[in-house]
Amino acid sequence: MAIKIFIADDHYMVVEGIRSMLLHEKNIEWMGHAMTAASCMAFLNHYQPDVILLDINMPDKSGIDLCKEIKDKYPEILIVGLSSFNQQSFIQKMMLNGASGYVLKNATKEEIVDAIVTVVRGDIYLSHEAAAVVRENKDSQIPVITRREKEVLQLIAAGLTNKEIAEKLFISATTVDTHRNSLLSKFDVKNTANLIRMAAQFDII
Amino acid sequence: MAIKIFIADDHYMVVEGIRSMLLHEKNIEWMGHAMTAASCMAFLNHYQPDVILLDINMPDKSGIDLCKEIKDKYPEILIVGLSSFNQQSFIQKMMLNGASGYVLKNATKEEIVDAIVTVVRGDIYLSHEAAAVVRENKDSQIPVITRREKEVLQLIAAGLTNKEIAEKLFISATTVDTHRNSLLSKFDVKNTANLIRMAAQFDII
DNA sequence: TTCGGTATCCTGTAAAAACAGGATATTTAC
DNA sequence: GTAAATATCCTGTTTTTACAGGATACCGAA
Repeated sequence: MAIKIFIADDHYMVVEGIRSMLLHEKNIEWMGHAMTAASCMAFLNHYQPDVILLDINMPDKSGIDLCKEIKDKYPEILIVGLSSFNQQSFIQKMMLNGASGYVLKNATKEEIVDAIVTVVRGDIYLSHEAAAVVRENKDSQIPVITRREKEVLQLIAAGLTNKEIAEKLFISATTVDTHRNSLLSKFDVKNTANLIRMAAQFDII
Repeated sequence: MAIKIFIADDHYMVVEGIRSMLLHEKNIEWMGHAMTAASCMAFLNHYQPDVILLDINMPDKSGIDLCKEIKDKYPEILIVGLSSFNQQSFIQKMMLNGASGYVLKNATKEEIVDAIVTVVRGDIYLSHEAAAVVRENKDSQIPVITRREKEVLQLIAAGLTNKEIAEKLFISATTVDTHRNSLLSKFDVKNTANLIRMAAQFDII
């Protein structure tokens, strides 16, 4: 019995690329594709694929959220995350939201097929690079920061000094300094440059 | 006479996607693909495509630089930039370095074919979205920074102080300061936080 | 109700960055 | 060949950040 595959990705090139790669795979059946989260959910109302290859950013919703939504409504559908090229830090979140596998978009045909077969078998599939990313990020996860800290972080990123931030938030400059220092400590970095780079990587700013 | 196409992109999915899209186009001949800048240049030593679809980031060299290199050596080859999903701000640089067209990677088959036909005709092709990006970014271009400045920028982003950078690059701390100040001035920002944010946005770090 | 987390504020010092205003040698492009 | 760009270095001053070592008040969960 062929494995029924559906793909949700707003990049036609990627859809076409994967379709072309899987075209001659005997035990894989191509069900189609969706280019928005909404049309993906609409499709699932009527048809039940075995595996969905899910991009992490659709125009109308993040793949992270869509993943959770799909798993909540259709827990039996297996999801393989498809990472856009630079946003590897989303892998863990995707896995936490119920994905069974993750491949980067520079994957070969073999990796894609391998991922599908692996998750259908009930196992977890992480592509070589994805696994490396997860390993790397194991001890450098996104720190938990408070709302106020995030606010301060964003103003720092915008180029304001402590004094300017203080004026903007109607607090004292020493308070801003305190927030700033706890940000440095939470992100485990030693200066602003480092902090902003991490924040940019985590898409906080 | 069929138009000979070559593609340089390190994402197999994109290569496969475009190949599949162009497969049944009568007047387009698929010459192959390269996944590194080096292998692209090696290919060009032996074969002469009419049009190269060129990704803006290869593992070993930026598409911007590769574009210039190709145009310097083979001015008659037409180049169509292929933008990765989030890095649209490179479009202008690519055009300045001799590209004749630019398409985003969420392009349809029609857009790709259109781009190829247009540049072969001697015209400039900008995909709908790319044109919009060029219009938008008119006054927020990537500043031209030197190799040394880029080096310093990356070390700043890594969290090193001027003194540490100086030691690493075997130059004086005041020189680092000079580079740092010209970075601030070129990016038109007033402090490090701002600088790193911009650099992250432009994918320089 | 008490405790952990959050947010606020303070004093003080040391280090780093920002900025002004230079100079000189080398490389690159026309 | 020469002019422009680049890379290097210097002396200063002022501003900002980093860090140490506090304190008080509020809130929500156990």
